[in-house]
Amino acid sequence: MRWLSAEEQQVWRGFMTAVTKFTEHLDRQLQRDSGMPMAYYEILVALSEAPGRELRMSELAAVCHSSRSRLSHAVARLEKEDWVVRRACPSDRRGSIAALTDAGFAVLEQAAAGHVTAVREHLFDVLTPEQLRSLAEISRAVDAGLTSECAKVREEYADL
Amino acid sequence: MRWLSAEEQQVWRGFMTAVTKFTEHLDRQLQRDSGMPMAYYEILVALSEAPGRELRMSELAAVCHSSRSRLSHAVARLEKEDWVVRRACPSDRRGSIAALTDAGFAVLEQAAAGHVTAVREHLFDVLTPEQLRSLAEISRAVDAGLTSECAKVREEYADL
DNA sequence: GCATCCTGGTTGAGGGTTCAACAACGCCCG
DNA sequence: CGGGCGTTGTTGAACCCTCAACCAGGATGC
Repeated sequence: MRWLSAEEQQVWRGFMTAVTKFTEHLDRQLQRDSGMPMAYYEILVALSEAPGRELRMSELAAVCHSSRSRLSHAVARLEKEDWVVRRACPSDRRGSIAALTDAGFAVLEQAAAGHVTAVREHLFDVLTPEQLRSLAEISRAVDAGLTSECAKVREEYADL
Repeated sequence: MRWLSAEEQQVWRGFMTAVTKFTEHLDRQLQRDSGMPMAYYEILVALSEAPGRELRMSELAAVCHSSRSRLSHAVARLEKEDWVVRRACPSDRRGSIAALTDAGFAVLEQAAAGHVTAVREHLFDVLTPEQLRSLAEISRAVDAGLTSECAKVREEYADL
């Protein structure tokens, strides 16, 4: 097996510390200012952008890159806050539809302000346009690598 | 307040999905193959690289970018597995020193193989040398932005 | 000496995530 | 129709993290 060279280690560790510090900062900011973690914020965003401000649980999970279980727990919590309501799906009696309430939309608008400011301040404002283009490409490449990997895993399981 | 433009949103979302998918993949790989989350793996790495394979809790927390509380819980768990032992600090009777055991070192060596392979496969192998240089710069810039931000927060608190 | 404050570390409660198990429903085919 | 099979969504237990509270020990000033 091939280990990482000294330079590779440096890149790797620098990348990981930057990413963890960045996401922790955003998470803390949202938690402090709006009382929700980033995962919940993203659920509200996804709902707010959906037609009718509502989505099937499974579609919501796909949009948020979340597991069904996680989403189920999360929506239960969001429902307690009256930011989301669940209703039955008319076309499929297994289904459940999560809908954003007006209160949920209001809290989202309020939370978005601080969140976007933080993102701008710590990402867009510290990078040059050239670096942003580069970051977009890098993200695409990493994402593509992981997606093909998932396909590989599926293949392996298919063999069993 | 300034919102994100369409291109900015695209970069932002692409970046976040790539990062979360990437870290979740690594975390799952470690959990599956070695029974520990990435945070615990990094604790073992830090100890293995320290002189005498041991560190004061506070130094360990600094190296791992971890809170003292989190580290305390984590080391308690690692101690139950006999991968780490805690002993008193001779020079400061408040202190506690975490030391890597031979069993801990062995499990680390075993875990490192799969982890490094995953990192290489999904990061270094999907990026060009040029992109890696760029990623290193971007990481530095973001990290610097967050560090100065922490300084600003400290200032604010100092004002109170 | 001792009152005060700061630092190092632990603890417990509360909340979020994961994983495996499960119930309920749709789909398909004999 | 009715028995498998895959899908949708929920649940509970176990685990990890965060936050605030706390204890014990150093450091400082009088």
